[in-house]
Amino acid sequence: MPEGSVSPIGQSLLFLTDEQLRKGIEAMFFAYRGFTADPDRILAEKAYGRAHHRAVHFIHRNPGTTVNNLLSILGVTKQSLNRVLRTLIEDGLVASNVGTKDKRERHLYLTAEGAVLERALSDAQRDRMRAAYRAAGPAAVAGFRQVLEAMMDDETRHHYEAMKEKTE
Amino acid sequence: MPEGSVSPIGQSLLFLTDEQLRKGIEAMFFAYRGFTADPDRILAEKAYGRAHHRAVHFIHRNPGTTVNNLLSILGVTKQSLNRVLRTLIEDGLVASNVGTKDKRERHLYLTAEGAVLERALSDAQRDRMRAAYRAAGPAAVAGFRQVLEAMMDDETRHHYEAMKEKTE
DNA sequence: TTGGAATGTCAACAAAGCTGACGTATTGTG
DNA sequence: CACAATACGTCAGCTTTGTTGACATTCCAA
Repeated sequence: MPEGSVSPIGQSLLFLTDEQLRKGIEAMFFAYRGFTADPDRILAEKAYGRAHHRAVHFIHRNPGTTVNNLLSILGVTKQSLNRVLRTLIEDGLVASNVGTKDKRERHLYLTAEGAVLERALSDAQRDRMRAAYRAAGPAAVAGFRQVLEAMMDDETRHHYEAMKEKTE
Repeated sequence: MPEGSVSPIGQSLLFLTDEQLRKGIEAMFFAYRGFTADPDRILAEKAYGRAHHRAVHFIHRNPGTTVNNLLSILGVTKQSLNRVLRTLIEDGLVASNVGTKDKRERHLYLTAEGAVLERALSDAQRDRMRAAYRAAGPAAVAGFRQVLEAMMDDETRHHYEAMKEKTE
């Protein structure tokens, strides 16, 4: 394509140049560091890791979820999740109740203590998110969400949409 | 605050509710999976990991960078980076040249072979980004970038801005 | 010139992902 | 009922990628 040529639709496609895309990629990489930084500090104090945070977050969002369901949301193997879950249960942050209808299933809930940790983590993460939202404004936030949703895998988006509707 | 009340500025602050923030947090989490999925597939074939991708990406962007500089961009310890760098150098993807002015420094460059891998990885990642950008449109993309930049740590944003300007 | 700061390397360890194999309880089906 | 399938847990072992600690080399400034 000759230098300076424009697309059929005109200058509006300039946002799809490799340069623009590269900036988006780097923004995503650097922003994710900020995104996890504050919870990570809290977790480090308590000898937990990001994996614990994710488990606690999604159990909070889906009280009574089964292990299998949590697995598919998190996209990890049961062995990997089990290691994390075991410590959370041992430490009394998560309750694992045998299902009444199907006794093979375990239903997961946060204990009061677990809810305290969840709150601390999500407060920290929300504070930064709120600052970023406020700085960028409502229109930017709408765009932010649109691009992120378009970036997800189909299966992942399915999980996202399912949880999104839970409180709407 | 009584139910149904609106903020002093009016309904425009509804985008700062905990619910909205939670959705943004989950969108960020799920989108990041998509963001890394395609390069990860390529890396798995070649027995490399995400850390190799990051190193190759930023060496490509900053040819001749020192190990120390790369360290601060990536935000990891030098020992961690060194392991990754060693395999890349052994495999002939990265050249490490002793500095002429300061012989303690190593200046890093991609070899031709390294550039091939970099291209494959960034093509894969850009393809998804392009699709997301196209689906969301230019206004959304502007908002996306604004929010991400506001989310970064100050020091991180400094690195981001420095690289952003490199080709503008 | 010599001691401290800076740069980079080696060693050992931890978190958290993975595969594979297996046990157990429970459910559903031919 | 017998048996296959499902849900969950666990053991063992491996990989990637982060960490600290110790150390060699090089540079610079007192």
